Amino acid sequence: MNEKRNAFLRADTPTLADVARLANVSEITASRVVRNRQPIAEATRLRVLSAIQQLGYIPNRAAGSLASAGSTLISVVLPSLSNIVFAEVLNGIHSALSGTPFQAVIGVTDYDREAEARIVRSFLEWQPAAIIVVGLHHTPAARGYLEKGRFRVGELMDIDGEAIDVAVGMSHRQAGYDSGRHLLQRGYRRLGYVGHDLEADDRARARYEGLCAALRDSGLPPPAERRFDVPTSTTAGRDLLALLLTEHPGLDAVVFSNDDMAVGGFFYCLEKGIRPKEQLALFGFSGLEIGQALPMPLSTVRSQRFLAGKLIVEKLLASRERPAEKVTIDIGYEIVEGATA
Amino acid sequence: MNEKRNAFLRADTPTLADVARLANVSEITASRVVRNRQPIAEATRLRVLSAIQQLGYIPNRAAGSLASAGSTLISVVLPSLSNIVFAEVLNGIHSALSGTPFQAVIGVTDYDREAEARIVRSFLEWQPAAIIVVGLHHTPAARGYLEKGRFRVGELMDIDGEAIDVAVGMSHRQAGYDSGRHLLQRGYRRLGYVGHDLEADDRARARYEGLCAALRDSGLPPPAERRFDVPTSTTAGRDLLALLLTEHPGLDAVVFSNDDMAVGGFFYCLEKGIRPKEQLALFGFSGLEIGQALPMPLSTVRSQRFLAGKLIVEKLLASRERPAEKVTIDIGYEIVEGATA
DNA sequence: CTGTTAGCGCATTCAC
DNA sequence: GTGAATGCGCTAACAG
Repeated sequence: MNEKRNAFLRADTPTLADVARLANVSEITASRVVRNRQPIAEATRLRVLSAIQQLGYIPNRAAGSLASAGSTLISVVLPSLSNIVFAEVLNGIHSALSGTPFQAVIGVTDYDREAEARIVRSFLEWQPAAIIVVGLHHTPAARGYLEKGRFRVGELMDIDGEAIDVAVGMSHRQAGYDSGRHLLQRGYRRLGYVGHDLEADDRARARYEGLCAALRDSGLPPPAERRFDVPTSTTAGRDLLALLLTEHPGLDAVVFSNDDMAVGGFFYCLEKGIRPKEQLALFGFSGLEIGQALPMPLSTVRSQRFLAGKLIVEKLLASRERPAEKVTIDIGYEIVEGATA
Repeated sequence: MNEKRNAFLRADTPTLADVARLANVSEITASRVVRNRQPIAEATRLRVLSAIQQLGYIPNRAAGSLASAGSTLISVVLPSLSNIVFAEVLNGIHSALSGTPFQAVIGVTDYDREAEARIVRSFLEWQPAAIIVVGLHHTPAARGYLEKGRFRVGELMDIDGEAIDVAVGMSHRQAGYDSGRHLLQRGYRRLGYVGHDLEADDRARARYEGLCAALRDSGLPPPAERRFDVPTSTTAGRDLLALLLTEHPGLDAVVFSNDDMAVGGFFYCLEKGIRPKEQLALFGFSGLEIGQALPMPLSTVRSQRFLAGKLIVEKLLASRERPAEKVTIDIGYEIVEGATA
């Protein structure tokens, strides 16, 4: 099929040259057909297509990337895959990618900035069309890579900071503040906080700080709190609420670092016969389906993970070059009244 | 930096040639250092490393792939990212990948076999080191691609069928059967079934069939059922259980297509004051954290998603070539007694 | 509308 | 332990 090729090295897959030969055109013409590039006469297009079909030709992207100095890969760097929130983001990203020639390569940092930097660097090796990261805070090295490359950069979830290229998200500090206001307006005064590892999770920390600010602005002290350096989970929420209530029996409302944790808290209340809202208000963050499916819908903040992922991809794919102006899109959030606060 | 290069086309990123020049070695020597290939004198190694450092050299994987006819990409094709189960699989895959030079490219089929075939084909364009798919059933085209390529193939979650290269999973039919046995042994006789779209989800269908077989073997009719062509969700579980109980008030146990649905069923019981197990047994599948965190731990089947993902990657990376024998690894499952059945 | 020329950046092979 | 020659498969740029 391609006699010049080193038969020991390669599998005998047809190349563009084979297609071109069979269709009686030059390689570049075949290449244009493969990539849908104008102008091509309909007749030759069909001839090439038929040759592709006959040979079962599959383009070699490595060669294409090398020749054109770019790829159709989109690198996505996420803090975690255990947290369903990022699975939803990824889902949004995929929905925007489907039907395009672009494909997502995934990396997971486990909330470690140094790991993020390493992963970004290794993704650069593929000359991606875009890199999507979570948050606006990166190591200097990572920021350096992201700033100077010839690819688009998307920063997700957060807008409290300066974007490199495009940022899509919401203000977590403001959401935390509004959560506090929500509770204060409803008369709750003795607030508690149950959280997971805030060192690692910037956005959870920003919400916590916003909450404290709301209390401060009403002349109240920071919430009684119980945190633990564990990943977020329902079980953690349940167990930490138990601890918190033992230590601070007089609380009338508890804010959780997110809905996973809050659902755990709800289960704890069920077990102990504590009536949510009436005896103890529960407040989450995310607006997960599970929280809204509880017998009492969880009071929470609805963030838009799927939309954020989808939107950022659409923005990034709109142009290959970075636009002159950095763009920050606030997709906002919504306080969900629910039945638990 | 590299004067021969077409400055209009390329960003001015250093290449291996630049590194070699600066370190006063040939390209191939520099290449050996980059790839940690023996033999290299320690002194030259350090010189090259320092040049890499100085220039901020980042290898071009497209060029490497092209020259070596292979890549360090692992393609992962999943039915869905909305279902947390696949996020967990992906998590397992990533945990096995971390620390290796391999990276995962993700595709999502939405449970559509034709989509799976298209995605597999497009992943072939990257000459991946391995392709991981879910299940053993594919379109003839997809199976053709997978069978004949020069890459490893992993099939996840299912072992009821013939593997192409390596399969890691469990028998869903057997799990369904055992679920039925569990309920029958505990005296339940009037069984119902609440499920999501079984046309799309082979494994859920296999479990359903296993359940029917268990009933049949005990001389009982198939379960009263309520299915709906929706993706799996807590809300769906709750609403479908409501419908099922309206139509079949006399049921004493309900099997759900998975834990998401079963948790919804549990919530429904809470709302209506139905006592799980005592008045109505609830049985799920997966062993999700949320089910075990309920005030009454859900009776279910624990499958090992994380482990499956991790294990299949380890098996696939063990050798670049497909072994002579196809391998099927049964990672089994565990009936979780729980408190709801 | 189509083809020619000339690499893209790296790894293989084999010689030294 | 190191290097020279060669080509992987494809596409940009222009000419025709």
